[in-house]
Amino acid sequence: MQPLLISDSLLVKLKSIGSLRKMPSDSILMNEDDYIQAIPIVLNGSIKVMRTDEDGKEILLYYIKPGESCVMSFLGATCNERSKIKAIVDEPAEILMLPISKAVELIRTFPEWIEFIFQLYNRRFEELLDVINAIAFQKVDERLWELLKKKAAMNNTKELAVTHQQLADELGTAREVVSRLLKQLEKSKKIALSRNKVTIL
Amino acid sequence: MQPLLISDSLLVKLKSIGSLRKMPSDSILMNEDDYIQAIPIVLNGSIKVMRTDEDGKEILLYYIKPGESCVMSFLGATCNERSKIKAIVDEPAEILMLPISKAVELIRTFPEWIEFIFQLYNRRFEELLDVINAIAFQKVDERLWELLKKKAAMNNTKELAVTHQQLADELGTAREVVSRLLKQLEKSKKIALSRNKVTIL
DNA sequence: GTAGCTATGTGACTTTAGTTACGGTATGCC
DNA sequence: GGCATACCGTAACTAAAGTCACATAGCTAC
Repeated sequence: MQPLLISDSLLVKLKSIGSLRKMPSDSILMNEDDYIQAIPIVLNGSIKVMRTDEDGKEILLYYIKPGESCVMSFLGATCNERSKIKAIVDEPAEILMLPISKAVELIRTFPEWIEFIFQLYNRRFEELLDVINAIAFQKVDERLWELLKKKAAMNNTKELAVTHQQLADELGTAREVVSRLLKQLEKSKKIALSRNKVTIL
Repeated sequence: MQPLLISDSLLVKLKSIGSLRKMPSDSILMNEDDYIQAIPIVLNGSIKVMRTDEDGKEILLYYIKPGESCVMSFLGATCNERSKIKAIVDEPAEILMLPISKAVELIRTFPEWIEFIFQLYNRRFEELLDVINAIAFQKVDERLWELLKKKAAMNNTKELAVTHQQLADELGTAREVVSRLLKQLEKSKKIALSRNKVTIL
């Protein structure tokens, strides 16, 4: 996966028309059924995108990393619809908020912009397909293990600061299930457990 | 859901540059890992888009209906990637095959084209999210019932010509499970069963 | 008709996951 | 220290889904 999809000249252009916003962890960038006001472009930090159920259950869809944007917001914006997802800040993030009107204008004036959007769509589409594969065909223990590895790769550390509950939420299952499976992984020497921490061995 | 997303003028333009192909039921329009040669636009009939697992299991993602296109192919084409999905003809279809080069050109020359693509993305994205919701949060019996209703609505008939095995494949589960659940639906007078046929009451 | 195929029905069992319930433990705060 | 709070461990149970085995039923071709 490439680190940055966005070119320098496009980035400069975007910075000139958008407004910068710093957001701490766990702040909510967007909620399900929100109307979309602006298109967020993540400059650094990361955003966690979740799908939620009526009765509060949720599941992790993907992360938005630096240089990426939330395509859902672009879709929603151009089609004037409500958000179907919830986006919360994972690592504290600097986000460039782009007014919709400007974003639409850019399609005409900056051909690279559309290229950027398409690439993002592609990535997100694939990630959604991966999620579907995972929940349709994989067992929870595999999914948990892969989630741990993904988190380790993303944060570039083997020490993950997470609770069992958080992992359970991201997988869309119960805390007890995660605790059980983590214990198994510990027994098979793949991880070590301590409070608020999972260490990959 | 609107019947047609595509405007007449755009359709005329597309017809002038694409080649028409008639395909019978069950012919394979695209397979996982195929390279994408052309962008298909469905004029009539319908296409079933599935995601498959390494070991043969599969799950229905969505249907492509008249006036729509397979956005995956557009994504794959613009980013020069392989298909991540399998597309097979459901109802016998007439399909307009659009060479990729022309499709890319259209972005510049026909602004409406890009609008069309974006609308499709939006629809497909939502459908994928619906699939995720379904497999993550719903039980198989609910999903089966909704699948039956969807099929009835789509084909505009209450008599569905399907086998239990086909339904099982679309749900990504086993035939026995579907048989059992269909029996339950029959007992609760929601459907009637006979060979190769499910009738919604 | 009947052989052979495909489709369906169903019981029994296993595996996986979700639920309930509660005890124990680390941590921070007063 | 002592208490409150969040976090973790685990047993016991239930529910859902997947698997296995096999019986039966309907259709087609000869």
